[in-house]
Amino acid sequence: MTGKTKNCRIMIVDDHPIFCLGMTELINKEPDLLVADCKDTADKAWDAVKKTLPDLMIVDISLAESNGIDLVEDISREYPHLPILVLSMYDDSMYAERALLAGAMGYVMKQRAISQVVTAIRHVLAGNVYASDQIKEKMIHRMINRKSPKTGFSLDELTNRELEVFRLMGDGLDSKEIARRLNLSMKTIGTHRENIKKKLNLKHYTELVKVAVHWAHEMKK
Amino acid sequence: MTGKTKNCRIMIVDDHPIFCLGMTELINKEPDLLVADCKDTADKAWDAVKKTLPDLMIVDISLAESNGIDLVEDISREYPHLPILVLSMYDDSMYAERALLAGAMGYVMKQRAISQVVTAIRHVLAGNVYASDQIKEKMIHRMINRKSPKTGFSLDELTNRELEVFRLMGDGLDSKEIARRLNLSMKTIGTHRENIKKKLNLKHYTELVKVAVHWAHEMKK
DNA sequence: TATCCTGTAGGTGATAAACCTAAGCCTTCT
DNA sequence: AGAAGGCTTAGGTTTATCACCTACAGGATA
Repeated sequence: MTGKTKNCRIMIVDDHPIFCLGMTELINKEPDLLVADCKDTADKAWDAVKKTLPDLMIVDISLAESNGIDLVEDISREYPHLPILVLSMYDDSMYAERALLAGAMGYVMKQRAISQVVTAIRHVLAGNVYASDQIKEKMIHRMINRKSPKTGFSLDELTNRELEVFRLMGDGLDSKEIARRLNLSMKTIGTHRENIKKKLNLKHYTELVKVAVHWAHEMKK
Repeated sequence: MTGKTKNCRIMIVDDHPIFCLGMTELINKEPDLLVADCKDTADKAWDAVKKTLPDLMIVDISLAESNGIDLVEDISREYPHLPILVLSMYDDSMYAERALLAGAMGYVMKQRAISQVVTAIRHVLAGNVYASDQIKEKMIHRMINRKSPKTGFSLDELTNRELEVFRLMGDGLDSKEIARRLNLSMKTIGTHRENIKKKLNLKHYTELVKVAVHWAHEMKK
């Protein structure tokens, strides 16, 4: 209709076409927002950003063929003033943290109501961070426990020995087996495990195994 | 062909509001199709179906608080002539097989192009089954040799409930949390866990978590 | 009817996780 | 040199849960 009111151009990066359609519909209903482009891979998005710098990017964290976090990292390094809102279907504060540490200005789960997504967009456009209270609290906890707000993920906080134990856990070994392999007492493994959990801010053993497996898998690629 | 009177009423069951919006947009653009209702839980969908019998249901397989397969099973038992198209973000033929065996008439991944989703809808409405060639072939294989010798571990052996528990474990949830989410006793989760371990030939809990995480990571997209 | 499969859950003993404490080594800083 | 702090190791205690066994109801099946 009017070309004048639309003044914020948004790029969507998501490999679910129908979701993009919904997102576009949602955004274009707002008088001052406009979807300028939709891309389904990180590479295409990167090209498009270089060509037409949008005012906001909305990125799905789990893209096929690559992950959204890396894209966020790259873009926010190159274009520090381009705000990025990360969308995800994962109800997982770990992903949120990674996204925010990578340079995203907001994190919303796809399950959330439409109104909340719009709110998130507005927040991020206004230069504010948008994330759930739970996530913010977790990040603050991390900040307090650590004195320095390290960039990147906090695996580098682990000592060599801890990393070794962590890696073996990622291979699916239980504490007894790890103790046997490293010629250590199970007690020692337990101590390492607790320290790792604390450093990574994980709640229980299962979550620790999950992260270890994820990480181990990632390292092998 | 389809009648020119716009009267095929479709119900969408999906807990991603923006996806529903996109789906609605997509469907309502077709002259003879109409989205009659969107629900975000199996219970609400069930109620709505009883009230206003739609001509087609589109169901997301992974609903929060319950699983879509059970919904498909229930509905197709009660209303055998109501065609159901299952949508999923999982790129996994096992889910497809389960969906079809539960009574769905079609299975499409959410990553697929919009045109393919429309094609799937048309197929299912015409009374035909819609699924990828890969899935169809796998199902035929299964039919031919009913007792496959199962190399390594095959998740096909798991029951629906076991698979659900397995998936939640893959998300890093511990038994207590899984029990809470599914409204079950921890004892029941323990039983499921043991059965899964036996079926997948795994030694201990840690290994089970590893396999679950691996699988969840691979299938989630 | 008998039988198997699925989902549910209780009971028990063994085991491991969670938390606390601490000692022996290393560095590093003052 | 001495103090401080981090790394690796491990013991002790309490609590949680794992592993294994049994069981029962409902549905499918033969």
